[in-house]
Amino acid sequence: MSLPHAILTALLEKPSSGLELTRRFDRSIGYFWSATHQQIYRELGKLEEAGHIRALPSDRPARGQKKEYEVLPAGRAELTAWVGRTEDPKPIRDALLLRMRAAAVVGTEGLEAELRRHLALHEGQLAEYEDIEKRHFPPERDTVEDRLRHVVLRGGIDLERFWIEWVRAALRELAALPTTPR
Amino acid sequence: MSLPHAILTALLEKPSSGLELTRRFDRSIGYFWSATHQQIYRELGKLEEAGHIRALPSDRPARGQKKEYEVLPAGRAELTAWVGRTEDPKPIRDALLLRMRAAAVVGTEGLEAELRRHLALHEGQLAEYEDIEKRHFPPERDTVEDRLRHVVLRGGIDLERFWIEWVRAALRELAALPTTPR
DNA sequence: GGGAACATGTAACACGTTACATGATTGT
DNA sequence: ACAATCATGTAACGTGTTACATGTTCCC
Repeated sequence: MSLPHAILTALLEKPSSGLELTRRFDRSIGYFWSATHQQIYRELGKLEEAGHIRALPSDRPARGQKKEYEVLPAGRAELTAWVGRTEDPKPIRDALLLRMRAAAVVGTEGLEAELRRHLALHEGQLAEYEDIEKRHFPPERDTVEDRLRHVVLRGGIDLERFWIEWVRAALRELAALPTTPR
Repeated sequence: MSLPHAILTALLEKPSSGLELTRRFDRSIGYFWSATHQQIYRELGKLEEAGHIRALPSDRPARGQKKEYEVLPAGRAELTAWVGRTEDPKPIRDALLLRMRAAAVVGTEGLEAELRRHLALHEGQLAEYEDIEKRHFPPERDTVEDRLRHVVLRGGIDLERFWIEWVRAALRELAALPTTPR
């Protein structure tokens, strides 16, 4: 139940249309809560019906026509309440860890290539985050908003670093295996 | 599409009934791919229909009666193929990171308490993993299967450590904020 | 006037979550 | 006989994914 709150956050940062939101999810918020444009349109509809957002008045019909949304006071209130709400961390759900576990039973064939591929992907993502950090969070700019957003980005950076280290450890372990089992 | 493969792995490690699987998910496989008993029963049905597993012959009717499953050759083949299959890492999706990001916009009220709660939960989970490591992976036992499973557990341990460090950094940042915004 | 890019949307399905229903076995 | 526990299952719903449909604007 977090997509609506991700959207409210994005819309408070800047009123946008569905497609603009989709693009911003691809670059920014979506690094921590991804969504496709279909999800976003569906959710925008619900948020509007709930009175949390409204479409900015426009004379023209809907289909094919840009539709900008802004957050209403009720939406801001809902987001404020949500920030302080209690929600347990979701247990890990990761296919790569599961693959490794399955490999212990049926053999590791093909796993090494997949691990190397993930290593490259995570290194790429890390580079992207570090680039954003350099561009958006230079030592000078230091508003309250920036500091909080910076902590979030640091989380993304350190998560990528964790994965890079884990994959490397897994590759070392595979290399050290007596013979490829099975 | 990983739940069936999680189940196949668990069943290869030991043929089980639905409830037994559910319990083992709560303790072991589920640390990396959790599932409720409803999901497991639904998936067992599909796997049986697909010819990947079969119920061990039993004379008695179904409802309320224990039903043990074992993996068929087709199921093992499917799991073996899946281990080497290609699948991109899922982008991060974490409500706590999102909350922090929202807090940058609507204020941090209530966040500190939630962060402390998560800190305690992650510390507890870490202790549990470390306990499992001590009990299941002593330096001596060192089969191929164990080494691979150990790498998986190390992943869980380091992920918990990451979260503990991140939450601590976030708390430091909150404490350093000039005044609670808004 | 035709294609590319922009923009919103529908439909169908897969997967996960929550609540509840039903039957069997065991212990008191 | 009753409650507790074991065990399997149904139903309804929310969210996420994939494929496709439709209309608009801009530019050649």
